[in-house]
Amino acid sequence: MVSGRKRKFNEQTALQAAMEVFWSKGFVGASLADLTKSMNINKPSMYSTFGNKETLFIKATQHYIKHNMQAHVDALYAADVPLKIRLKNYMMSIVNMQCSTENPKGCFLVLCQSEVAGGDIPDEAAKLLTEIETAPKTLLNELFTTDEEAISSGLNEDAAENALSLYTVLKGTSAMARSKVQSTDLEFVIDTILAGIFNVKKKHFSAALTLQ
Amino acid sequence: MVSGRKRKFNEQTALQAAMEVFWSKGFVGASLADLTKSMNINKPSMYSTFGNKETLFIKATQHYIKHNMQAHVDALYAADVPLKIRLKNYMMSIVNMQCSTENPKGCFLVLCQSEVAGGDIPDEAAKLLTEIETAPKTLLNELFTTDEEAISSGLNEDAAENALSLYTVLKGTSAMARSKVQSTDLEFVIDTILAGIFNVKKKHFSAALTLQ
DNA sequence: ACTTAAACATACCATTAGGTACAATATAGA
DNA sequence: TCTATATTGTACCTAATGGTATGTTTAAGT
Repeated sequence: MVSGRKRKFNEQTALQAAMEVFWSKGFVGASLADLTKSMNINKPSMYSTFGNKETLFIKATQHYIKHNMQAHVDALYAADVPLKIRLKNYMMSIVNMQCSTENPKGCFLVLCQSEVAGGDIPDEAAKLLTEIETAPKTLLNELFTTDEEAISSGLNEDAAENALSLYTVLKGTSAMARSKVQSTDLEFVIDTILAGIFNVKKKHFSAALTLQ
Repeated sequence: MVSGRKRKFNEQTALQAAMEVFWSKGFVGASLADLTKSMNINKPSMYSTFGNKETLFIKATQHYIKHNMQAHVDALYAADVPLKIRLKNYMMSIVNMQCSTENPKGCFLVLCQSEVAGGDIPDEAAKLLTEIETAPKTLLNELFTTDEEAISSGLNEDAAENALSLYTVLKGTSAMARSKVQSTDLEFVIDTILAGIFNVKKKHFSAALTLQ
């Protein structure tokens, strides 16, 4: 081991604290004072350990994905569970996290992704946030194109569009959760979009003729 | 008329410009330098005309509602148009605005409401943003409980929940629009949630038994 | 015990934040 | 034309922003 004074704080604990600040305030809204106070360290410690605000944010984002997003995916590939139930479990797992009192309301990613368009997120961080957008789409698209039950239900026909529909609802529930809507209320929303997804025949219709 | 030097700028034009900055960057992310630059006036003019950043924001929010939200509502009460088509027209009218290149992407309100939970929005502005949340819920709930076709379709049974479902999707499309998803892609999402809404029987199901 | 290196706390830096004081300028009415 | 009043531009204020320099403290290896 290299010599030198020992670190007083745990890096993962501090990163977790930083993540929660970004989760609550976004990248722009989170100041270094907010961050270091929650992390319970001072600025030089933060800079020597995490680089700067942007690299701290990138690490916090990766931490979020690993510890707060990854687990939900398991529900999609549970054995011997009907597809619709797997989808519901997946979505409610996310919704429950969005509504939990254990962490800031809503989704870290949805909040920060909405800041990208404002132009105040540094390049590398913005790039990461943009890349992450593809993950849920790809995941659900894969499921709809390869899952036996999805194919027999015809969900593979519009796999990408169905994936986008579920992802869109999850972004909506994130916003709702931030406004303190309960997960029990949002469960109805999940049921409704799933009913729409599986209701293949009734799905397409045009309203164009009635638009003046 | 009272004497004094004449104002060089148009108040509504300046307010419109301020609104677009808040729409793009949110309340916290929009600096006075950003605002006054877009408004094409200097700070004393802004303060004497609009008060301060908070009151400017409140006026910009009211301006947004009046000029960018009000119009969509008409589609809900169009005569001789089936309910499902009216709902689709209403939602696509909003989605088209969210995706338009004429203004910042997404919804002004969704963006700023998501900042409230961060605690950096002044009281009066936060109160306004919170109050506005009830409007779409109330509007759609009213429709579902009073519209003849809604009642005969059984949508009145879960009026509030159905309203929440549509509102949630619109918050989701706002986030998607900000990430540059096209309105043609989001039209499928709207079709899907409407198919789910009108698919009353298939809507309720529980996945609780399968959750470990 | 002594050296070396890492982490610490404090104080500081330049810039930007929201907000104003003040003098110069333009206008309407007497 | 003179006066009263409103708007303008510039310069400025204090506090907070992201980020560092510096000296002190702590520990490992010799």
